[in-house]
Amino acid sequence: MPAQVPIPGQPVRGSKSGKPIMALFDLLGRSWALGVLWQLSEGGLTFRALQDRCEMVSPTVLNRRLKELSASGLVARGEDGYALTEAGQELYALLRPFGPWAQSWAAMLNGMDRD
Amino acid sequence: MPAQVPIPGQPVRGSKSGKPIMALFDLLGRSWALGVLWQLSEGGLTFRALQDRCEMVSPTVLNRRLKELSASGLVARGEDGYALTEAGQELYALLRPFGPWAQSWAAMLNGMDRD
DNA sequence: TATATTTGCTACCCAAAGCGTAGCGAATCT
DNA sequence: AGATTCGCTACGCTTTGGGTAGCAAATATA
Repeated sequence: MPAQVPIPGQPVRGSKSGKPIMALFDLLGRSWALGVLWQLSEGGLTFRALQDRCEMVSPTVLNRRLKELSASGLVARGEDGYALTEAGQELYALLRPFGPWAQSWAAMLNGMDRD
Repeated sequence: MPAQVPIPGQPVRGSKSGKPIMALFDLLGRSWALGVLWQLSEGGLTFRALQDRCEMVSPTVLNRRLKELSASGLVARGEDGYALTEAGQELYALLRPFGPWAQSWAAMLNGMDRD
């Protein structure tokens, strides 16, 4: 049985109720899911290109994530490889502020326990 | 060797460069990390209460996530159990819009391939 | 004070997910 | 034709996650 894709409305890892937010967290809480969305934000990438951008992802996992993200309507394969769908772009828009926030978070962490 | 906590600036799962966003994605891309932040948004919860809210989390994993999130300065233990730190609340603020978005995403998915 | 309950875990062990490497068939370049 | 690139899949190993049991400390109860 192949890996299950979390679909809102159906029980998923971590939620019998299948609440959409839990299905989403299940989907995004898998290795490289967030990273893939992030890398695809600037435009379509081929499988290999994506693999290169994500330095340490194995083709096995990348392929699994791409299938899941496709089944969830966030990513689709087009002319220029894999790209975000409209929904994927919406989600990325929500994700984008994480970039700058991560910067200040890093600064804070360095300040509090470095040296 | 205990589980490694992704710290920005140091190589993490998925990034030799240790880019903050990658460290963050590594941290959040683990089972229940997002769910825990979500559940703690409304106030502090004891370990057991948190465990109940997250219906299907084992104490093993919950404890691991809490340690990681604590080490990352997003969660801390206080009077009333575990609670979001200031940084955790900032991150939650970025996360909150995912709730409504997940709703419309669910609606879209049901519309496109159900029946 | 003794007992019972709750809390915050840890140990243990099995299952699932992830990783690394190799490589294959199809398409594209030379 | 030969070489390279592309999108994967197979395989075996390591890491992570999950389920259950249970323990020591704190708190409630008698």
